[in-house]
Amino acid sequence: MNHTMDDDQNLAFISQLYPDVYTQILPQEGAVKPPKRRRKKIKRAVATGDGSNCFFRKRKLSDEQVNMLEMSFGDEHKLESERKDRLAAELGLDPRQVAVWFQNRRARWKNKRLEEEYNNLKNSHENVVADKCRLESELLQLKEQLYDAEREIQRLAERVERGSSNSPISSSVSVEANETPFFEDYNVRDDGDDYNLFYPVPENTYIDGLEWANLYI
DNA sequence: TTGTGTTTTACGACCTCC
DNA sequence: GGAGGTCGTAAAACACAA
Repeated sequence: MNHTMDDDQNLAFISQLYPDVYTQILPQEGAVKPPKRRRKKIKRAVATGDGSNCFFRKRKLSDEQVNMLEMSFGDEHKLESERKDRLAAELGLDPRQVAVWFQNRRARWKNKRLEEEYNNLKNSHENVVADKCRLESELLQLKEQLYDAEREIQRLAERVERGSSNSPISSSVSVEANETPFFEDYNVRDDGDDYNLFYPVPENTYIDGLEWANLYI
């Protein structure tokens, strides 16, 4: 009844996920089906529940009748003719009314199930989209870190090259920390016989799961 | 009270199965 | 071919805001 644009979009979305189920909802291109002819409705006698009949007066079933039908539907969604007759006799209804009630109940049940399936799919789709966004931003961050690291490597390489061309360093050369421009940005510590360099690596800097500093080990 | 949207009951058309 | 299913829809019954 309340058919909106959202409904159309939802149906389009579901139809993509369940093409075989929803072929009848979205018109297939080129497949023009002639409209169904509708016959004029026939006014029938309807059992009223108190044993009498009335004509063309649609009556709601009583709560008790509905409860019994619901219980029966809970047991089994299909209605064999024996069960239909028995239920009709128990509830004082026309067997046809029982059959119609089951048809409508099955339709409601199906709609509800489809609605639940749709909501589940919608939720998982939203989760996947959120994951995708998170991973994309993580990738961007990692690319930035990689770019920075490459620039740093390049800077270091240039310094090494500059240092070696200006004053060739041999293993026997003794270096004074405050005098050599090459090491000016680094902490130089006399650790016995060797000099160790400790580059100031930014905190939480990781490349492919390795600490940035590990690249220099 | 009335207009309007939703739910329920009922039916026609069509399909499948035995 | 008949019984019983789905699907789409008409129309009564109902709920509820204005």
